[in-house]
Amino acid sequence: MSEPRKLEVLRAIVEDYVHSREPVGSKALVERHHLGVSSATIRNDMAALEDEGLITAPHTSAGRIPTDKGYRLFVDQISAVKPLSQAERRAIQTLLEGSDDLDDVLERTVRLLSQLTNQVAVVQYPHLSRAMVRHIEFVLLAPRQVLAVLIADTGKVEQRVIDVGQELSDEAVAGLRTRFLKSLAGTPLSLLPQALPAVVASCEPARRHAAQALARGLDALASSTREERMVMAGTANLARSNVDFPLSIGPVLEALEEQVVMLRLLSEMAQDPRGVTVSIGRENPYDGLAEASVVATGYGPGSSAKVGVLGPTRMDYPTTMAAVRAVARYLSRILGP
Amino acid sequence: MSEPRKLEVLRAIVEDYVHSREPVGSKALVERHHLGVSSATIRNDMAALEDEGLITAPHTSAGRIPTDKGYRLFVDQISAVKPLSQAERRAIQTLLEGSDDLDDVLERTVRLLSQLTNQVAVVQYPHLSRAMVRHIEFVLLAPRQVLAVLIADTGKVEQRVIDVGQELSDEAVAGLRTRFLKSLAGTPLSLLPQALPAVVASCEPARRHAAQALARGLDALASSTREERMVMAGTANLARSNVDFPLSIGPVLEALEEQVVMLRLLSEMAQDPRGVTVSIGRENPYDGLAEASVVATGYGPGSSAKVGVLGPTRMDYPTTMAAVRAVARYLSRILGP
DNA sequence: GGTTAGCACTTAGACATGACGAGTGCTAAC
DNA sequence: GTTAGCACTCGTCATGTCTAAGTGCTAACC
Repeated sequence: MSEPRKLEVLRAIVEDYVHSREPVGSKALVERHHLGVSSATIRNDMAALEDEGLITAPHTSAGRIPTDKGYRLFVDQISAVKPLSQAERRAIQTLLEGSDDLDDVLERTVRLLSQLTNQVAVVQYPHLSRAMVRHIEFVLLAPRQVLAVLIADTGKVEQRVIDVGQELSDEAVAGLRTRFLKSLAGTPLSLLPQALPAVVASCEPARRHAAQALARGLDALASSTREERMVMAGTANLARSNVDFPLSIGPVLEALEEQVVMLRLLSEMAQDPRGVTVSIGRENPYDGLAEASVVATGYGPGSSAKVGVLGPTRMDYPTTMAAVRAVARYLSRILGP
Repeated sequence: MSEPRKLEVLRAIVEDYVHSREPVGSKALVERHHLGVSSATIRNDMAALEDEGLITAPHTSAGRIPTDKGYRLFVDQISAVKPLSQAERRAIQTLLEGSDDLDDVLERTVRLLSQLTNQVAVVQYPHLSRAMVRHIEFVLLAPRQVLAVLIADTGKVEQRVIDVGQELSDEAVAGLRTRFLKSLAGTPLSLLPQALPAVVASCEPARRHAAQALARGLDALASSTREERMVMAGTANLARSNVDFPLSIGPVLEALEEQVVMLRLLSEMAQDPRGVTVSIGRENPYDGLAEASVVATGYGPGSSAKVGVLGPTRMDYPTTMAAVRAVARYLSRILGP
């Protein structure tokens, strides 16, 4: 019983099952693939594969389907990432160009990726732990209300209305703005909490109170920027692959809506900086996703933010991985170095 | 055959069916409700109701279920909006207080409403057609790049990076800012396109080109603010009421994701400024929602923005309507007059 | 040892059958 | 206008049978 052929059989089973959604038997296998041996031999191989926990039979007289472990081996060792078609590449290029608003880019990205893969696409906002303060703006809205705007060098903008607790003139606000800006420009957002007290201390005592309020506001802005968010698209694709989620797609929808779950999952995946990572079925740390797989990779500076796809374990991994990788590359390119 | 009793029968059918999800027969009806007549009489009434197209029988020997038209009559004439429980009211109050960031308020609102009703909740961003320019800020990011920030009096902030096509100094940007701000503060966003050319014309010729670029940018910002958006939550609830969408929840998810569809639907509903409007089944202008109902109402200034709930036609209308109305009221109160 | 052919065995799924019950519509009486 | 009674219609469920698919095993083969 040759080891290489056994792997070949596993590959064939995964491909056929992904294609047909039906358990695949030994006879069908020798017909569709030219393996050069008889179905009886394949049966022996399959029995061995089953012993190793790579495939399983839903019932006695059915064909086999891959287990999570089988998919894992398939993904790790067997599948070659298929290159995208010319048309697909052009679609990516066309769709993602011509916009430099971050929200817009991410929005387009998920739509595109979900259409490309026919699954749910997810993209995480680039997290700004390494981002720096590019600009700070204070705008006097009312005598006691100041709008604080914090702009990071990634293009991300956060704003909030702050009640400063004392009446300020336009000039006072402009003065505070200059002081904050001078001290903080270029500061990494992650260091803002440490940097702020010094700025407050440097302000004239008469404005100390307002400065304090503003500092608190900026801190909150920076942390709400650190607090990660994501965009997704293609949830309707889940319904189509209804059959692939025997129980219900409910738990999956819940996981998607509880962004925290997805974000944790994404960040736990993909230590590998260049490759595409796959999390299969019960490998997922969340029960609701026990029948789902996530294909993700990093993008942007340091590949720290993630973009990915979620679908049933019975998924066309090679194609999906190719799409995710391609989209991540274009995304990185657009967002710049 | 008394007309009032017929309506009473319809009401009973709707309530029982919503409760049990099963066609309700004449006998069960007289047992559960004390109607004071025999089942045979009810049968006559039911036959009449069926003739009028208000109820229908899935098959010969089954009970009746309400049609869209039946639900419509029920909602219009028969159902009394149930008041919310004390606990529910407190939940609304607790959850919606303590935040003045618009995004955050809306986010909490949809979550709350979806939990309250066990359905999908949707809230539209207050549209700003009546909103006015409160502040304009230009920030020089690079010699040719200016970040334009447009702040409306509703608290909504939009920003974009604009390539001005010529190098500008900090002073030049400040000058432009002052000029734009002086001319435009208080201008309704909807009138911005008409107001901008005059501002550009008033600028020094040397900066005319940059002013033009900035004007185009502001126009785009204003229109992207006009372009309406929405937030939703509770899509997982759709999966639970799987049974209620015989075909698939796919089309419904698509409609929800295609925000344009939902936004059009919401804005077409609810002319009635104070009441809660309901759109039932095929009344919806979108085929994918043929088996869904939407309960919505306006909130905020002029009740122009909408908040609502989407669920199966077989929905507990009185309770849902009460929840939507209550949430809209609290929302209006929080967002101020 | 690995491969093959053949065969008994298992099982899901499709199909037919019949009993049962729920519910209706109709008629005749009140 | 209301009611009782009854024949009739269907969906559902339980039961039984048959078929096709696919396996595991054994014995022969190279």
